[in-house]
Amino acid sequence: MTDESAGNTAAPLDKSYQPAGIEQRWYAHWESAGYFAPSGHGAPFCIMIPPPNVTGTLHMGHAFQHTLQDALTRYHRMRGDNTLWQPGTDHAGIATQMVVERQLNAEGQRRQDLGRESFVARVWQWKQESGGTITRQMRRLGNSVDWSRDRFTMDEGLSRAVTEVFVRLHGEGLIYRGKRLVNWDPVLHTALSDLEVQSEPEQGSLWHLRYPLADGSGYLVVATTRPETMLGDTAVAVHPEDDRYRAHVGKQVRLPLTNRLIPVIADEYVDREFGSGCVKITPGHDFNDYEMGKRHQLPLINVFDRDARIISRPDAAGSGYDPGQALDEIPADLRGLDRAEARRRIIALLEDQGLVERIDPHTLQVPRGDRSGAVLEPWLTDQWYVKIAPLAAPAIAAVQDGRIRFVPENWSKTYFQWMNNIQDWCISRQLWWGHRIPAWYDADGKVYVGHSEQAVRSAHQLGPDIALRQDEDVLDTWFSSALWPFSTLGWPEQTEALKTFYPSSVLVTGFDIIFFWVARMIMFGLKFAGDVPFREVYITGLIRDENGDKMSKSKGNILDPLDLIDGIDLPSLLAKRTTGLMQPQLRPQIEKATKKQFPNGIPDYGTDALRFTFAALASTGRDIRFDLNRIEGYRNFCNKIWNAARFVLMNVEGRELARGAAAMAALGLPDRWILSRLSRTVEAVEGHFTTYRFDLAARTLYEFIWNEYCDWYLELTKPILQDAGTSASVQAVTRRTLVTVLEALLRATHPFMPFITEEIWQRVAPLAGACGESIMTQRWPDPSFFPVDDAAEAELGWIQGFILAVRQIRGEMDIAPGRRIPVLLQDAMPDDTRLLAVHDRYLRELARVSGIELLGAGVQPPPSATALVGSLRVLVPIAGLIDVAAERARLTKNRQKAATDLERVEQKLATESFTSHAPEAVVAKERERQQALRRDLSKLDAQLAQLAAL
RNA sequence: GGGCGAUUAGCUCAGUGGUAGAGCGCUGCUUUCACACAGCAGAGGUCGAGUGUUCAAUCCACUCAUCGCCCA
Repeated sequence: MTDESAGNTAAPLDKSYQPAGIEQRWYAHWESAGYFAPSGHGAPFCIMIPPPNVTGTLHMGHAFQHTLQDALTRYHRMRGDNTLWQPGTDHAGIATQMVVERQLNAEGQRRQDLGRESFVARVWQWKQESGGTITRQMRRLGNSVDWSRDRFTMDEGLSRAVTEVFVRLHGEGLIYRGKRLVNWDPVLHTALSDLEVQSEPEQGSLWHLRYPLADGSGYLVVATTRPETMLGDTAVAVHPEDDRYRAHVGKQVRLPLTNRLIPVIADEYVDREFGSGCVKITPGHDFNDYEMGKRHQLPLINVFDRDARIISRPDAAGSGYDPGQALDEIPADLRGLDRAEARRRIIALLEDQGLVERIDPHTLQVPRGDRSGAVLEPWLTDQWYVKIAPLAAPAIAAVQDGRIRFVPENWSKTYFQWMNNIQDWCISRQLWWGHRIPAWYDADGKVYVGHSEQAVRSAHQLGPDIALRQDEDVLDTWFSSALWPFSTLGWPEQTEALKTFYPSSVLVTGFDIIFFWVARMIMFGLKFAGDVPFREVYITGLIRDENGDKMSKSKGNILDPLDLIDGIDLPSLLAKRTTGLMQPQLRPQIEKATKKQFPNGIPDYGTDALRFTFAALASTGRDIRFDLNRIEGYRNFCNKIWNAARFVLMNVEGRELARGAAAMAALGLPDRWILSRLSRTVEAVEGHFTTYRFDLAARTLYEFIWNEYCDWYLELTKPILQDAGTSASVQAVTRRTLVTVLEALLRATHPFMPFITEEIWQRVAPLAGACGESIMTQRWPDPSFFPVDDAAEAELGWIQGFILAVRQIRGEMDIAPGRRIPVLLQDAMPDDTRLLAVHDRYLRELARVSGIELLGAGVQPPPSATALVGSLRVLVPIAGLIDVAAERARLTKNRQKAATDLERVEQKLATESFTSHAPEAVVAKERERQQALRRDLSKLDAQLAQLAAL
């Protein structure tokens, strides 16, 4: 594949860039050549990939983040760093278990039918089947991850790290088991951490219920949004300063339906404005009530089972209150009822007894599980917790003292805000898929924690006669993800990789997992790996659709990054967006919107165009609306590069090139100019990499390549290369520069667009005298290698000004671009005359001028259209070419602009406070501007007068 | 209620204490020999509103409005 050599008469390039075949070919080559592995020398640079869900697929957000990570990785690799981009996936406990359970359900089975062991085997099988999707997508995106180090959170090594951390934390008393109120998902039958709860306002009711006072003196009206939990009420609370209820505090009420006597208590927490100002307290089923219950030593009464049905037998979850008694107090016909049904029945029963005062409509925050969507039930269970405060303190300090830096800096505030109010972390999940908690119980329920049952037995002298039962629960997936930066490097072994690449350099991720993941990695990294897990955290924005909406399956607006790369026809896209919908009724509107937005499907833009789009859109601290127009523009940019390369190859391959120092000495003005611009471009891009301004880096490259190299430099070489009269040595120098600049800009662009740059580089490198097997392993261009040349930039600026002036006349007079026109010059300064003499041929060709005549002072020019280049007047004689009225309008417009500007400048200069306060340079600049504008104005006036005389 | 962000051309977005920018779209001319996925030219903006600081504010400070996100 890499057998091209200089002078090889390879087939000419296609007329337009066709990414399809090229990309996969190069990726396979890079991978098999081992280019993705760390080189083993240079300063370490490491990025830990945020592990995606192994059974999932990459969405646009992943593709975006991967693009940035790969650009950084390739850039640092080219800088000569010892570069590792660590890949891998996580096991996504709940999500994966749900997927496999759904498959089972479709077969008419439940996981309980299989049993734990078979079910877990089935999940592994599913992982084998679907786990390739992510890696396939990553390869298509061109990600230069070190596949030989690919890791999965359920791998043996990473699982060992999980156990090690659990055992150590437990040993230090930082992991404990406790009976607490948790967010219980009654559908998935597992506890969730606070972060997995999504609370949204929903329409409900506020029931005003009458609770009879025990002394028979009437009743209290309590307001509640959850009447079904009343069976577990253990108090009624009012505000201590509420005069309405002051007299009742300390009395008792008889809880309807149960006939239990419960106290009326006073607590500051009660909001007097809410409802009746009197609330029922259910410590077993409400987080606030739980806290209040603790303050007032109220009993906890649990009235729901794991399905959130009213208990029908004493519940194992227990509560400190005799569960048998709790059950006894529940009317028999309520037992076993689901929450919603229980609510209806309870209200009906209370209405029968005249105990419902009124029902008001009410909007309340309803907590739902972020995976199942089920309404969560605060439920009392035994769970494992990480005591977080001792871990949080050093993690806060690490960001405060700058050992970790957030980019953009603002996100550190979000981080601090959460870390300063952090709660203990519930890490146990009642699932089968995940790392099983390394805790064993004996017959008395005594718990032993250790690396294995064997270790536990020997540590505690438990003979084989003592039965041990392992905890049924698994750990939160994020527990293993929190170890990712060091578990992937071999921890707890002190491996070479760990010593070299920990701490990693930068983490690239979205703000949505700062709490889930970033904070926890920092805590665990500091605790177990002895240092921060990364130096910088680059937080990306969210990819939204073209309307600014979040992309989601249920909205039907997701895009598969591969469909932008390979293209997709409308029927396939419709099928993709509408199969497997949770809410099939959305199908018609999704189809309609999709047909409207993509009437012809999506064209194949190629990976490089997609990547460049992501980079160009990656301005900091801002969400991104993904607009197909942008990717189309960058697809065109690929084509532009491709064709520029074609031009260079057509003009250089098989021809003589200048070499060595002599070539540098013989550089012409356009050569000096483009090399100078290249130098500044490369330097600017370097700066943008260090500040993570991928948008500016992309724009800098785009502008250099399109607006300088293609629009000007290539055009400037045409008069030289295509004129047989030009000396062979000048042509050889020009060819040399064409190739040199192209080769360098390919390297500079490679981190963003790996494929097209490689494909072209293979053809160009031999001509440029570069050796090496791949652009991937080449060095990043050194800006100091290309001399910055202010004089050349100024001189070429004059040429551009001249050409633009003639083009402006041509454009506005609608003179065909191909038609050559004569030009007369007046008021030339010595510099103008000199430059004109030297650069005459560039002016003639690029401005499509038939002849340039210098008019002496005092010579009366024929009627002409006019433009100004500094003080030089550029005249295009009107005869037959130009519409006098149009020219008058054009000049009038220019004059108007000059007059307005002049007025503003003069007003400024007339202000004494300006001339005395502003820096001298600013004032001088304004004076210069004033003079130039005065000069322009008088020349325009003269020209207008001349036109008027016609 | 607390925090963060946004508001600049028709659209999507950069930007700087001293002349307002890009891409796309739009208008006109051109199939010219790398590229019509192109070239050339052009139109288009009181930089959300107000107050202050300053010689000078789109930029800094404060207030307000609208929109969005996070936390409680």
